[in-house]
Amino acid sequence: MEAVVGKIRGRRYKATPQRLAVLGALAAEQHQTLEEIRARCPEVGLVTVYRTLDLLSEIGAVRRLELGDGPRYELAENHHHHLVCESCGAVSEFEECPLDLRRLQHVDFEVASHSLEIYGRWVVCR
Amino acid sequence: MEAVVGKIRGRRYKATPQRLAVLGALAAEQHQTLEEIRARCPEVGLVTVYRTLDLLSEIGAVRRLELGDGPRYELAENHHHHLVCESCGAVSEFEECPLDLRRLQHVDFEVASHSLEIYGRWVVCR
DNA sequence: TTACATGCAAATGGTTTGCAAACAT
DNA sequence: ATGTTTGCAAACCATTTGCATGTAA
Repeated sequence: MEAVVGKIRGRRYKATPQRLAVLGALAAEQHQTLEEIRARCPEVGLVTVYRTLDLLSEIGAVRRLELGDGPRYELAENHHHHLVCESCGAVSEFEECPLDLRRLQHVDFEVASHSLEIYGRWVVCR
Repeated sequence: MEAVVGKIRGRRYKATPQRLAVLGALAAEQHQTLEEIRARCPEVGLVTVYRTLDLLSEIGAVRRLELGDGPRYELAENHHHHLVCESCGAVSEFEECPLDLRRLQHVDFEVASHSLEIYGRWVVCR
């Protein structure tokens, strides 16, 4: 949070109340939809939420996700991936990255990042 | 291709010229945008292309991808993942799935599928 | 023959833009 | 003081829907 504010100021962007409010909303929960974010800072105009999410993405503080239903956003704090239940729609994170990076060697390509989504269902959901 | 036509008929859907044309377009290249697909079967109406892609997705013959720029579509023939160059935008596939599935054990969740996208850049691109 | 499929035009809905007013520094 | 940010209304544009016509089986 404070680190993000520092990043904003470092880029000569202003840490306005609206931006802080959006940040606070993002901090409340990961992988939220735009509506969920808005509900957490209803005083911020819709357009400003969009622009703030753009700005935060641009400085690398926010990740935009595509998990099957529209876009979701989350603070890019720690590297993690998502588990999506196709039955109840719940999304959860898991930290343990099951990627075997040794198999990711491509001589001509330098890997910057990756995203992994796992779809399936909770056994209690069926 | 023929397998897909069989799947269509099996579901009591009709194998119309338009659907076959969209299928042909999809067969020409993987991970195409809607515009690329359309360009390959300009005789098919836009709405029909959309509806056909929906239908093919529903029967599991087509995968819809999100690789950073709008949606892309491809025949769901073989399991593979995508390498996206953030410099030139080129997308390529790789078959070797670098997932260590043993680390994917989640007692309460049964994995149905997964998607993995790798972002970076070709060394020749920078 | 008949239910399904197509295609046009119109509606929709999420996102972006223009612009004047408000504000941080 | 000045360039940035905000927010409304309007524009945009990809996608979806209504409906009359056409067609695969």
